[in-house]
Amino acid sequence: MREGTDLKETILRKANELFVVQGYAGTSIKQMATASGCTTAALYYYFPEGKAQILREVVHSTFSQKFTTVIQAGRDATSLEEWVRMFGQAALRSMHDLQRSQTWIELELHQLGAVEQAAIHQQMLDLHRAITMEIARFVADEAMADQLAWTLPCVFIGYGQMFLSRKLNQVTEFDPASFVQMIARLIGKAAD
Amino acid sequence: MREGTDLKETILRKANELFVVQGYAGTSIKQMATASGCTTAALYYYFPEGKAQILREVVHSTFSQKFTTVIQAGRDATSLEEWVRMFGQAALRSMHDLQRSQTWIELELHQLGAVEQAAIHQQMLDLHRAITMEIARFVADEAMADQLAWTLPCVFIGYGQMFLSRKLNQVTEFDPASFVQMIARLIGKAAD
DNA sequence: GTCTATAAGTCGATAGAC
DNA sequence: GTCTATCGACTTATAGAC
Repeated sequence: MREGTDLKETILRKANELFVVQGYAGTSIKQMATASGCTTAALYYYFPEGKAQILREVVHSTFSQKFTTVIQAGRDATSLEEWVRMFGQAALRSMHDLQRSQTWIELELHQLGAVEQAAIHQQMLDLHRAITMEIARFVADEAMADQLAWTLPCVFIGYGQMFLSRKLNQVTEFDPASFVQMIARLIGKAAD
Repeated sequence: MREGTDLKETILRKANELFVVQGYAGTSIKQMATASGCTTAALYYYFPEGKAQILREVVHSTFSQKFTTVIQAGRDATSLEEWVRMFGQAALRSMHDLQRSQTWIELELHQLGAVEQAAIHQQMLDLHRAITMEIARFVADEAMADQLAWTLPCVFIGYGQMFLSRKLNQVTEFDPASFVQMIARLIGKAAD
């Protein structure tokens, strides 16, 4: 049950898995401990501030990942349409995990302190700035590039919410590839 | 405290308000009872199956509203761009409430039985069909109209998630009107 | 119909043994 | 570092009075 010496890492990983399925409020300390193969007391050894501290650390590690890799996906694109296609594919690929975590983070966001909320906002701003710089290669109009850089995350998060986490794909056909193709074509035209 | 004879209605309304803020798991029977001005026992009188039954009835009434009014917003549009603008404005207007309810429903969806999940999927399909019929007035290509009718809900749900429920507007400027304008222009061009 | 009172269990968290 | 054992508060749910 013990995985090396890093029980702490195990707890964070298992806690995230539980939050994704049940949310923060729906997950008990006991469940986290059991899933990690330890007791609640051991858990308090690593997280003296208890459940809230685990939430904070899980949120932080969740957001820190994924983003950078997704932004770089369109590095070699030679047109805006191609860049959006590459970005969208990467985004939806990693969204299969990320979307689910975003869903509960969304709901429990207000449970976090002002400091953590500001940190999450900052990460969104960083993402936006990175996207803006990327597509500025293809979009001369600065205001346009700025708005497009917000629009892209909106669009793919929306698809993720509708089709990945709500599992609409079980009852209709609109696969990720078609969606990305569609968005890339729409936005590609905007650059003309 | 008693509001007419329909304590049941009051309970459903107050329960929804609590779910929107705290989620299902984060809301106790006691809280619902207190907010409704009665005790938990009275609550069990109206909902013998307890908390789960309240969840089901709240979800049902939440989804049944809003949709129809939003679809009809673009009734008088004379171009696809104009229709999207009207639809988007109406969608984001009602999303200030709806988005918040969708957020927790998203997370607690798996707590519902297969029957309720199927009902929600059916409502999404109905919405899609209604949108398809509306924009078919401007889009000859049937497959294109079909895909656009899925894309629109995705796009506005995504904006709602990012800027309304996550309150990104506190740290950056991308107001609903600009977003709708942007999407309408992008999609309007697609019809050309 | 709505109450009080309470059963039976789970919650987050801690003390102290090893 | 991880355990057992336990605290007090709170949870869902029910029984029985009015």
